[in-house]
Amino acid sequence: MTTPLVILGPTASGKSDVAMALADRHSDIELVVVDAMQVYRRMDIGTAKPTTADRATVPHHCLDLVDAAHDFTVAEFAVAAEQAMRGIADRHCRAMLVAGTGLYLRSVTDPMEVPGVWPQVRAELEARVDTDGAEALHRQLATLDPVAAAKMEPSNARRVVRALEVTLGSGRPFSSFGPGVDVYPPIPFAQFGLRWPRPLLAQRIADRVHRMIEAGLVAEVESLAQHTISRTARQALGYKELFEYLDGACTLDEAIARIITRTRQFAVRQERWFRRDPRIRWIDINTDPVAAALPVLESAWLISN
RNA sequence: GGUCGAGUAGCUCAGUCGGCAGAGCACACGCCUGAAAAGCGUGGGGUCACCGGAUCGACGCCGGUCUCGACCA
Repeated sequence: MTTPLVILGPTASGKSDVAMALADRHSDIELVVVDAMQVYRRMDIGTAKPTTADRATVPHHCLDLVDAAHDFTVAEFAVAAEQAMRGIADRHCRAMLVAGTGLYLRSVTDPMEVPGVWPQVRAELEARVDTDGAEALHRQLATLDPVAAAKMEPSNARRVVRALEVTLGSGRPFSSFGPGVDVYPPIPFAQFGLRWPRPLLAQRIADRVHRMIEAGLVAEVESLAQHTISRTARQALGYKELFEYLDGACTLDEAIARIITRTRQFAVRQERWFRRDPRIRWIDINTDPVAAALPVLESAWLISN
């Protein structure tokens, strides 16, 4: 019985470097990348996707799953990750998850009963948001599923619409689908988080964004813009802002500054998501992620084997 | 040197007739079940450039000083 390792942390925390360093020492390690944007093909530089060299050395799963025209979702990710994990087990290898997207990780570590989709119901609800406002939908939800309604802000149109979509579409209250993401039962995964002082991480983010620009991110976005890009893919950090630049809405410098700010805010949001999970062991880093994390992961690796 | 304009939150700026100091962004904190690199909520921040004056009361009015900008010389 083996316990998969999970290495998680905010963007630019050095997860990939640490994972590669560990995988270099253990030939039976295969990586499962848990990242909502690296699933898109042709979005490489901006998503900091592992290099082809790294991918040739160590198997990486759950990268390049779909075209950027596709609207990808958690449910699809859960299936893909499960498939990848099964394949790894069949090869008698061991999975190591590298995770930046908290919800996607939960779909693997804490299998969720994710309700389906009812596009026609959703379309009607979204139209009603425009006419009646999200609060009106929230009042309706409160009568149909008081538990779910109590857990969300009336102004949060996206969540209210989704809860109503599921409740009306499935005939079951939204809240009846599993306990939610705020419970943390024991799971057969050993999770390790990389934690940086915020100012240092902010500097790493700024440096990395500048390196992405130098590496040709603008050209990548430009060529991406030649084709259809899904709603989900087009909101990726670095892409959204450069689409605006290419549309003439701002200067390149303004777009770059915006990318840095939004990436920093994203990193904080990742921290806030992960730090609620009491099952994560934190590794504090000030300079070198590999030097700080490798010893911890090595011992965890031995114990779990 | 002269004229005019500007100086208010970390940044960009509102502030009506003199009556408890505002917004957006940033930042901090929280939430999150088929968009999650998305979405939503909460709130901490001020010597209103400085000195003086009139007034019950000044960010605002009067006098002066400083800084920045434009124009004139």
